[in-house]
Amino acid sequence: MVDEVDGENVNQVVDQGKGVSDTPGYELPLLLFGAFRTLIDRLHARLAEEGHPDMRPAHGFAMQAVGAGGATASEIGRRLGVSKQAAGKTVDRLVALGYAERIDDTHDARRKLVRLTPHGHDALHRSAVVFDELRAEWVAALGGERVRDIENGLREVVPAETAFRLDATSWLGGA
Amino acid sequence: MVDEVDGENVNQVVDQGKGVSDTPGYELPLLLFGAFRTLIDRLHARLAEEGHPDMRPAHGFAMQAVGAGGATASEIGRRLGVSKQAAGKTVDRLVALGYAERIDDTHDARRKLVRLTPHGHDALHRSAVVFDELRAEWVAALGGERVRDIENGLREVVPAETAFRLDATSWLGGA
DNA sequence: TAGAATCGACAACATGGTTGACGAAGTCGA
DNA sequence: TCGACTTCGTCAACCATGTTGTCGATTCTA
Repeated sequence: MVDEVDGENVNQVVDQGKGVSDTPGYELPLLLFGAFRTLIDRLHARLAEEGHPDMRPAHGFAMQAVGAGGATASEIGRRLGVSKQAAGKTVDRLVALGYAERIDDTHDARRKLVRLTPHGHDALHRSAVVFDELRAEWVAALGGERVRDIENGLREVVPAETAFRLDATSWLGGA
Repeated sequence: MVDEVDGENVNQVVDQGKGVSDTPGYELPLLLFGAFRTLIDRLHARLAEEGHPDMRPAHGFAMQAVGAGGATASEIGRRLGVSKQAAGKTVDRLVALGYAERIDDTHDARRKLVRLTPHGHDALHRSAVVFDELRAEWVAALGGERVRDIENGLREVVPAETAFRLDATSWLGGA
């Protein structure tokens, strides 16, 4: 419980030789993004080997938004934090790639249910397996405790609703 | 040095109640991205308050690629990991926003040096300050030691040349 | 039953990428 | 010195993803 007394807190940057000075703040986002990016790159390298060469990060997020039970384009848009029009276009691409299909809703003629195809389910399942394997590599490199420390630290610092928001792709490019 | 003997290594997932089982691997990328995203969102909220309302994450990366001494569009493209044409378009936008300017090279008539304007330097300087402040907030929340542990852990797990690559923006959307 | 809300689609546009091609300019070897 | 590369910036066409606004069809609801 005693962890605020290690003599080098908040902004007591001493600036006497780099050994004492804190890590510059800009490294944190670069390390976080680099780690994220490495995981995603390796995931897609693996997926490409296993029958999903055309899958992109955006597709994974979109398929997660479709979910096991399917969803409408509007609902997918809400989950991804984009407009229903943008979601509709993304679904177009998923359909073109064979990851999803549209089915008329018999109860509501306005709606079209988007469902994952077996190919889509396969991609999602393989992704989960690969992510577990990648985490196991981290554990092999850092030890289980340090990986858990990283996860727990990040959980404390990122708002829960932010961590699991699916609108990952949209946000970098645009507004 | 003894950190591989804590009884729960690599894939000894026991699957007897979730307390013992490891965190699912897919959480790691979500936490990393959530943390990155939170930092970047907060940076740009601050920058918007301080005279840079139109600055986007992509602009920050591009300006970093321009650097203090300036660079040509081709060089910027190399640093960002995109084509020189894409870099040229990005520079167009930086120029339009007043963050950069193009200057003819007197020694090589093919080249046009891209340099940051004072407005651009201001944005970069403010970004560095804000990132330091955001890191200080993490230190206040987690303690200096845990933040350093996260940074060091990530450094071990992400290849050094990946962490500081500047082609962050390009990568999510496209191939 | 009339008005409001929702659904999917279309159109027009911005942004940020890609390739391919091109002329102008610099480099270098025979 | 001259010809063959190479490099630089730019243009054009295209793709992928977003945005707003509009629309007809349908469903919900007061």
